[in-house]
Amino acid sequence: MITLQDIARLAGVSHSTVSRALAGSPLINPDTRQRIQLLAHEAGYQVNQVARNLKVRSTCTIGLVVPEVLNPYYPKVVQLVADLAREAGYNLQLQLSGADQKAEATCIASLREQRVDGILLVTAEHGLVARDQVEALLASGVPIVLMGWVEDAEHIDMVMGDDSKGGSELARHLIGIGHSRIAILGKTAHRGVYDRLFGFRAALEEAGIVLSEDLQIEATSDIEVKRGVTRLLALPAPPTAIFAYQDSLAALVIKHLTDACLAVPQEMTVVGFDDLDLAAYLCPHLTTVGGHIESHAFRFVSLLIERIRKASSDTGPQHIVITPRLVVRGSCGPPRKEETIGNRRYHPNGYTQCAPTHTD
Amino acid sequence: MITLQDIARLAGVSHSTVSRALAGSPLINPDTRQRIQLLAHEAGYQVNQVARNLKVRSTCTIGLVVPEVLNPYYPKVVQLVADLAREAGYNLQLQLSGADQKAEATCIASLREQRVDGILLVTAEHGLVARDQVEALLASGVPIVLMGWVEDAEHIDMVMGDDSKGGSELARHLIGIGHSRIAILGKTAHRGVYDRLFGFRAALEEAGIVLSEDLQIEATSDIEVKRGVTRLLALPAPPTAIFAYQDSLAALVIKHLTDACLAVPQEMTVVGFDDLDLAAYLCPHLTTVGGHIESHAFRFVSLLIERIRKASSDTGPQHIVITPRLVVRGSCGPPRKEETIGNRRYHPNGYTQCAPTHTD
DNA sequence: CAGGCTTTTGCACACGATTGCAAAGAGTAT
DNA sequence: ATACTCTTTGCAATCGTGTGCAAAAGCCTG
Repeated sequence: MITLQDIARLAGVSHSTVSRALAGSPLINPDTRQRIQLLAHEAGYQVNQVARNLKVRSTCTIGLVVPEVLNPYYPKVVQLVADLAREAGYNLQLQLSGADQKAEATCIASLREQRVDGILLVTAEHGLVARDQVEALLASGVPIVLMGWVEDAEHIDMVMGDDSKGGSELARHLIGIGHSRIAILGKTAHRGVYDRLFGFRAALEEAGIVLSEDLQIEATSDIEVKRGVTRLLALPAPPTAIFAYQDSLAALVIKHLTDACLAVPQEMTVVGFDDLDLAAYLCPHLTTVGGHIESHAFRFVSLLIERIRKASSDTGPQHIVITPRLVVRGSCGPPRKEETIGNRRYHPNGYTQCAPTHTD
Repeated sequence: MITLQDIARLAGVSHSTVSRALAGSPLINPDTRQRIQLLAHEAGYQVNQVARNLKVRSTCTIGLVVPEVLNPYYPKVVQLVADLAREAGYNLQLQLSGADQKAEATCIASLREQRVDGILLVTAEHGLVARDQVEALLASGVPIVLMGWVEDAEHIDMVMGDDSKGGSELARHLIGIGHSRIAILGKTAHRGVYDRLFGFRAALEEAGIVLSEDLQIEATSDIEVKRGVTRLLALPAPPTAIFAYQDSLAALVIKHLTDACLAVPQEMTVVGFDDLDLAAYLCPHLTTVGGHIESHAFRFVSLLIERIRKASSDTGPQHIVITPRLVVRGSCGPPRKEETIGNRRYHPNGYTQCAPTHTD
């Protein structure tokens, strides 16, 4: 690799002169500056950012920690963050925490070792675990912004959705069209009063609807969702609506319902949460709550960059709350007549009466 | 930020001793080593990788360039690569080239400046444009591996699918169940003899089927797909099958067909390419060609790491070809009776007879 | 106790860039 | 010719680590 020294020798000047010339410093004679720039270009010189970063004590890199990238919610965030970061002149170091508590800590530690200028942390479903790491980060003055609610983190910058509100809107919509036996399905999360489940449950209670244990399914993988759906359908009194509290799970729910020959929404209403692009691909199109991912990402990045730029700014921690909106599409309708399920079409012991459409 | 020096002062030794102690060097007295390690841990010391990288002339980072991350094909690659890289002890620097020729060059240049140990480049649809950058990279000895076929790049390491074979299998399947008026839809690509389109077309020709201009639609965005589908349906002799040569596009095709009240596969067969998870969510489940993304990613990363480890290995450039397989699911069936479209149900002037299922 | 060997530590330089400061060179007024 | 200013360049220190080599310290043997 070719260095400043090499160019200096080529040009017959000192390396400091080359450095200044390439940086466009006005201290250098315009003629020599041009000559050096040309020379460097011809020689294919590329600055060694590692050395530069060491000297200037900044890497122009932000670290992005995301649980995974298969759930289509996260790629959307990654794409937006990447675009915004690039626009602002920052590189992106991506870390996938795998929703694992231990791994999250490792990710943050690694980013810290790399001396990234700031960290964007998208919290996994279960909330932030790597608290020690985050505190250490704050103590050493590295800006960090969280996306998603985390308990007991009032002193940390945060961008979150008022999912509670979205959840209750969704519930009220379902109640409004006549549902009262509603199941919920997803991975349990404890994100306090800002959680989508919190709002959903609250709205149900408000309407005097009790949510029995039977109707609460924990599931994250394809197979778990399948089991969950099967269990729901096998109940003496199956639900008339299912709230899968992530669009990606709702997609799976619809898939398994269809495989079981239940018509959505005629025989079962399904709603999701997030308003991914996916929601519009689905058949039927999914009723969901839009999280305004774009605004989330925008505030997320701008807040961090603002913190990086003037690290001394002692405006207290910011908590930015973004209100989502209900998006009503075709996947929900009035509850079916009581006898439809179980007697006429559904066979809990196997999908035999009406073969599923896939063959693999 | 706390440095080796600081720890050295704390421990009353020189910074070299601390460096060695933390690295677990056998040169250091076990007692002092432990004492120093404890001290460093307590003080919250974290090595400055920037300085370390400069000294050891390696960053333990690989750069991953991907066009975007919204098309669900790429996140899958990103996830796999990230996991494999982490396992091998490498960090990941993600760059989104945006399928833009200029941007791709910038990405590579940036990665080079950062002195990543190697680069994984997933070529955009149109093939590699930043040839200069890649050549420069090779010249300076930085390993690079391409994913996806690129013309005139025989001297570069490459992992690709034998998409041609997959394409022809797909075509033969369609022909086998009776289709002869088949449309193709996607973004034009010129990836030579390894392209899925190449194989598809070849198989058609072999069967004596001509692919008229009308039946070739160029489309990448939702709206373009919609227009394309509309145009196909409005033809005097509409196709009986559509080959959307990316699953993500096939998803859109199905969506717009459904909105237009055409039943898949009864009235229109749709097939895709890639076998994304998405393909199984769709209704009906999508017949497609599986690209074995996992094996792609695995070979992709291992080849690069192998190159990094023994940079001197002068085994010539490797071209790894992975054969995809046909995955038959519910989205294809025999061609419909001729009069079905246009007369009975389809209304090219608006989706009025049968309202689409979404309301936004 | 001298001399040799082994273990343990420190000195000093290198990695490749940035930058304050001094110095050299050029031009000008006194 | 001197002194002074202004422009242009080079010297040298610095960022935080890693590491070859020398030196110190400890141990053993004769």
